[in-house]
Amino acid sequence: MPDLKKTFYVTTPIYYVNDIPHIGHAYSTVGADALARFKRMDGYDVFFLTGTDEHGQKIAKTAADEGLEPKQLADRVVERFKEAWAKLGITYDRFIRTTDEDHRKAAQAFFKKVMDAGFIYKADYEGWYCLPDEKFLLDSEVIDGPGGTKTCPDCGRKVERIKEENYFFKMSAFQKQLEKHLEDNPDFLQPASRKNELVNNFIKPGLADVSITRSTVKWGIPAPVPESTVIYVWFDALVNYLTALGWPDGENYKKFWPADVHIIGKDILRFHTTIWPTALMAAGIPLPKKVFGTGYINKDGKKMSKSLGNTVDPFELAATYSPDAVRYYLLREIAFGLDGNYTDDAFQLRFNGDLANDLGNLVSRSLTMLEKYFEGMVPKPGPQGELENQLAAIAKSYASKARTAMEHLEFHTTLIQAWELVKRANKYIEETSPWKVAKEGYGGKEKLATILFSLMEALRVTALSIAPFLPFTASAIWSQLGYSDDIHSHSLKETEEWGKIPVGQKIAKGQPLFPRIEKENKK
RNA sequence: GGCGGGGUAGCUCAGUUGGUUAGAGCAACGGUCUCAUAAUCCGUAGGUCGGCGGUUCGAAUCCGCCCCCCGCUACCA
Repeated sequence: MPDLKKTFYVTTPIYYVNDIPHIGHAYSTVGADALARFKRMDGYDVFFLTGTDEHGQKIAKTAADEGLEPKQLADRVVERFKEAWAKLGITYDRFIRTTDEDHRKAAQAFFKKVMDAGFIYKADYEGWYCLPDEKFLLDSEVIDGPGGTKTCPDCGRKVERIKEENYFFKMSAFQKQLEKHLEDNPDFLQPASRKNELVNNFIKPGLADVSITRSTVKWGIPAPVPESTVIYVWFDALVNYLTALGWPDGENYKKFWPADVHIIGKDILRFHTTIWPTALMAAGIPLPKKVFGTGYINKDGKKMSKSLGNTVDPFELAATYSPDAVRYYLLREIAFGLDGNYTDDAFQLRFNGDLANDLGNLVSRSLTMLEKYFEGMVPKPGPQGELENQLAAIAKSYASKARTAMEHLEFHTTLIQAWELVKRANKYIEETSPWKVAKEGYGGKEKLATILFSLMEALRVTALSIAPFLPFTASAIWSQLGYSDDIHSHSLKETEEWGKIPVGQKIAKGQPLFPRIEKENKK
């Protein structure tokens, strides 16, 4: 029987193994994970792909510098990525490596398919070449030397003008088609502000054909041509999105392609909105629905760099505080798609304000009262009053608002929506003052039961709401509420079903979820 | 240089197709409660909406000029 469940395919960039995982990688990956988790909870069959890009001259050189084979270097760095993602609770379905056997086959098949379609031709590639470094340089990279010569930006030595016979992809043939696609699909490229950059700088001036083989590079996938040459890394790397689904005839390919969204960094937006769509057109494969470019994260307003020594290690932060604190900061503080900023102060403010004071303390005070007044058993509530109705209304309105925001990958907006209930619940406690009800007895035990039941409901809905973003915290709240199953197998719909927590369920208060960061502990 | 984005309270930002005294969160200040992680909750203060000029009954919102910041500018990934 065909599976009628809606599907959702989300990808991260495949990260270049020249560098170990840093906050930029964490940012796009955490975003993709939150989206994947959200869609799963909203009833979609999700395929979430991440992985590494391992070919190219740079890797070969880095490996050689360390006395390693390229694959050895990659193996080592890949472990770092896998550990990092495990720490942050990333729920990918596959971790693809461009050195994987099925990817080698897919990349070659893709190349062949485009060639058979008549969009690959042989021609001379001419450019600057640095002999000692064995690398091609762009016109914009070479530096003017004495006497009209050009020199290498890395080693400072003289570069030469050389020609190499390469295979070219006839990207120019798809200019009109690409323009039309961008026009007909305004959501294809997001954020929209980047669209003008692309159209004005690349498409309007005319798409140039791009050379897609490298005979000087050895570390890569052999091109399916008579000559000994490897596929240019981009024409190799992008295909990973297909490989992972078993293209051309895997079940997952039929099920999940075209991708719903490629989440990438803004630095590679260009490749994803020129080479990738046109190559797919050439191969006769449907285009992904959306390409979303994220921004960079700065530290104290300045670009992070190792030489400046101002990098932020998200995995260290996760170890010091909690993985969810890092996820929360990345998703809440920074509007996905814009450049963001990290400061220790902002991190602490988010942590203490939103996580400790608002959320953690709400859980703490609510569960304490339930233990105190009802021996930790969820009581049978009395009739709902106006205040309870207001609380329930906010809870019920979350799902649809969240869906809208998540369509545009507005994680920070979604989290603000989830916090509406947290804030309202804290206020509800002040308004109803359950400790007074308990002490002075007005309204009776039934009134107290209504209040505590409502609070448990607010916590239940909150746990479900934050589950895609703060998965560890959601699980913790869930089990403290007395549930023994996995919250992550529950659905978004349940946030709309007020009154669902079982009467009589025994809660189990735990340690504070987010112990406040005190000033003196501030790093 | 070309193209694009932006300059709104101390900070980070919202402000729909121009319309009543320009909003939120945080920070600051004052107060309240005691269930709670000295948390919560209530209140106060704070802005010539980059500058100048124009259109309009009326502009943060439209037009022009100027100042400042930022992004992109093709085959390194």
